[in-house]
Amino acid sequence: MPELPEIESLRRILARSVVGRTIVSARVTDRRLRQPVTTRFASRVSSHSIAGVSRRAKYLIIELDDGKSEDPTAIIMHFGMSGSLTRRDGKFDGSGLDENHDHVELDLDDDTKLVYNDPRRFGLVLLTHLSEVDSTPELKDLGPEPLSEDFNADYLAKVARGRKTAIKNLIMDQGVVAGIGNIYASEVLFRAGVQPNRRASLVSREEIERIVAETKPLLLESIKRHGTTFRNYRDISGRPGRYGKLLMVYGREGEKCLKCGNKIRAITVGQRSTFYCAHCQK
DNA sequence: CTTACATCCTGATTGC
DNA sequence: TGCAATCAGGATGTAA
Repeated sequence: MPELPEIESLRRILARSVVGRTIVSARVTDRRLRQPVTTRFASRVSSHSIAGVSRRAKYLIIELDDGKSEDPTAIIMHFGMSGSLTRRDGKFDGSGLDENHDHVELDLDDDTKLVYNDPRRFGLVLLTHLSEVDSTPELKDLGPEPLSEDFNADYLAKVARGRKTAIKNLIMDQGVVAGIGNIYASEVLFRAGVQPNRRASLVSREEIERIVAETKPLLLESIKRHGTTFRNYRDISGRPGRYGKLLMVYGREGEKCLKCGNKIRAITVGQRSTFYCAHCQK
């Protein structure tokens, strides 16, 4: 399930490996995603070079340049929970990806291609103009980036005020803070020592401060290791991320808490599986 | 405005 | 062992 760290590490790899390359041709092999890929996709990206790669929340943005437009095209990708983007050449071994679920291919001028694959089709591949990226319906209501200064204790305390929902739901709400998904929500609350199902309005100022303070290093450490692979996430070369070994609670139901030795519990919060240690988290 | 919950999808896992 | 049922979950839409 690609969350912010997975997308950010993908972005970094792309920024140094495909910026400057030209898309010589493109193809949509299966347009069925959360919303259908536009029929004009291939013609709108072909003969454009890749000018930059950016990220907003869990969205990857590939900025194009056709050498003449003032406001060139941008490709916006979201990976749902099973999407991936891999770079393939003659030697690519598939790394567990089922090519049946390839949706979009971008042929580059070095005889490699970028392939968007998404078995469960919760993902999204959109085209827009660069100037309109932030105002697309998908991006316009996103909250602050968790790694930015805008995500701070004053802000989180303000949005938590009066909210009955569980604190975990609040930090997974993309309109509150953008990019934290189910895995990192459990992890950050473990680090902060806050039980996930606590009502947001009743989380103390100190606890809010810990949540904010723990979010940043958690995400940065995961980015450093190319993210988490739980089930089937792959990085651009088809390799699993390496943060999974460092997860303290996610997916560890019944195992010993790495801090205190008590059993990790699994509960459902907001219809999502949620893991925590009842001894370490109050 | 807020909250709760169904919905989309298919591979992996669980249960009998 | 084999097959059917269930689970996983990001974002959205609808209802209360």
